[in-house]
Amino acid sequence: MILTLSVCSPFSLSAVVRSHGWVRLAPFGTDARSGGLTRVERLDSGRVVELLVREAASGVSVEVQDRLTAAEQEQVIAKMTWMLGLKQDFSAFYALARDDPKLAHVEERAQGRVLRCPTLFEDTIKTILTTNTSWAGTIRMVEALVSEFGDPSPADPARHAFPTPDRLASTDEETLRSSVRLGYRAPYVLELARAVALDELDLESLKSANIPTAELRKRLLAIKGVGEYAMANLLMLLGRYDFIPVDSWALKMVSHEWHGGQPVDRSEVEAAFEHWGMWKGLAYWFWDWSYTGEA
DNA sequence: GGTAGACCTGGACGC
DNA sequence: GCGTCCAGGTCTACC
Repeated sequence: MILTLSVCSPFSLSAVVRSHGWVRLAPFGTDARSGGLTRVERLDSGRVVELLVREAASGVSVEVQDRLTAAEQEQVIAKMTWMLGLKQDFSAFYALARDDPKLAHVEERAQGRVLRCPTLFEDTIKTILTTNTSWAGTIRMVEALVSEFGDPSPADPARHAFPTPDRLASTDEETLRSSVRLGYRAPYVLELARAVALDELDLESLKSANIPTAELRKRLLAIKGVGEYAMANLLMLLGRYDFIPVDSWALKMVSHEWHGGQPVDRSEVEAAFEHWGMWKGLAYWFWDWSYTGEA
């Protein structure tokens, strides 16, 4: 069956998919034939479905092989609306970006949305697994976590949904270290899964929490394994752009963009985008960096 | 509040 | 094939 979802214009599915690396992390994927976004998802009913998302004339279409109940359809629509930011409006950002040659492209390309997971739990785990490792390491750790603990897809048992907090909470640190090879991140993932599974931490409520960004920042930093970089990355995914996820790449880019290749620190990255105010994070994310790292 | 050192893994490199 | 070095953020202890 096919579900059709409306979007807030301008919208580009490929812009969302290419907004960062999440599409390369299981259980996301791309369909070689159609070029669409794929996702293996476990619904509240317990059913595991494969979703194929494509751009449609009036928005996006979501193809599911199974016949879903009304409740399941509603859930797929809600998840997809969040993941693709279908209702997000960037007109205020575009109005400012028009005047800057380094960002003048964003409106035309419909950039601004960042692909996110259906749950903040999954986004947080994945963000922790991006820290202090290479991108190849992140892909490997997420793949191992998903294939080890995620429910398999009936259509293709080689593919799995992202594990639930309960399932991860039921494992132990040694398994996460030796089998999934999370290294020192294992206790962070386990502690987070257990806190969510035991309802000690309601991460999902933060998606709609009407609280100042400073308070949200404090709550995210209270999660073990989430530091300044991870916190800013999660805030971006939550639609708050007041902070910049400063990692080694950001330091390199800002160094070459404004400081002639001289080493810079976090404060200089933040200073470079300070005048973008509440859009700071987005301005940094979609900036047209001239430095490519080539000699 | 700022800083040093430890935490793990995988890739690059030299032997 | 083996050993060493390095890159990548966060935490903890200490000042």
